[in-house]
Amino acid sequence: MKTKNRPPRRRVPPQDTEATAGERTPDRPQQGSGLELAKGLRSRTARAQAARAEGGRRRPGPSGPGGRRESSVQRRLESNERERQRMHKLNNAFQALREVIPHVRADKKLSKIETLTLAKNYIKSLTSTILTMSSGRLPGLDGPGPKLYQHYQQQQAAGGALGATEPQPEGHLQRYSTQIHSFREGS
DNA sequence: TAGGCCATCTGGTCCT
DNA sequence: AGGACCAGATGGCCTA
Repeated sequence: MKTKNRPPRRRVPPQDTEATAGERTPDRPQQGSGLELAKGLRSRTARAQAARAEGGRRRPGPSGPGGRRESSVQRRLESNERERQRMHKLNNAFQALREVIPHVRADKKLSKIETLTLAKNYIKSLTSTILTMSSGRLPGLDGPGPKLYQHYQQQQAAGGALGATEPQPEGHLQRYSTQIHSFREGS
């Protein structure tokens, strides 16, 4: 990433001059999609689509006082569209990740933070499983075991990839198992 | 109704 | 220079 060495951001109050541009905003999956919802204004994205179809939200006149120049407005709209597409790609990646993480209550969508947390612990549980199996079958010989174990030990020594206090390898499966239940059953 | 979650807009910063 | 990335702000939807 490139957040390294970046100075703190200056808080910028939101402007009232935004124009909701673009035209492809997929609806949230759990809310349905398509013209029916758009007509009923059941979701924000559907309403945004409808608003854009009707000319978009209020935007500053290009020659009015305080208004932006046409080229500046156009650049902002294009930037907004790129940002939407970028976020859609990110959300697609989240969805792909959700689909490969086993969890209970598959009828309810995992939130992003739940997805990331479960994925992290799922990976760790798989890692410790592999370590257990490979160390038993390939003691000291070639194969994935020794290298994987070395890498794992380095990660542990470094405090974990994300820097938090981590449980021991044998605890990962237990933690993962506990978490998938607490996410969906309890809290 | 409050709180969680999310989509979107926006401007600053970094990278190519 | 332009695009990608990032994070704050805003407001809507949903659920307990």
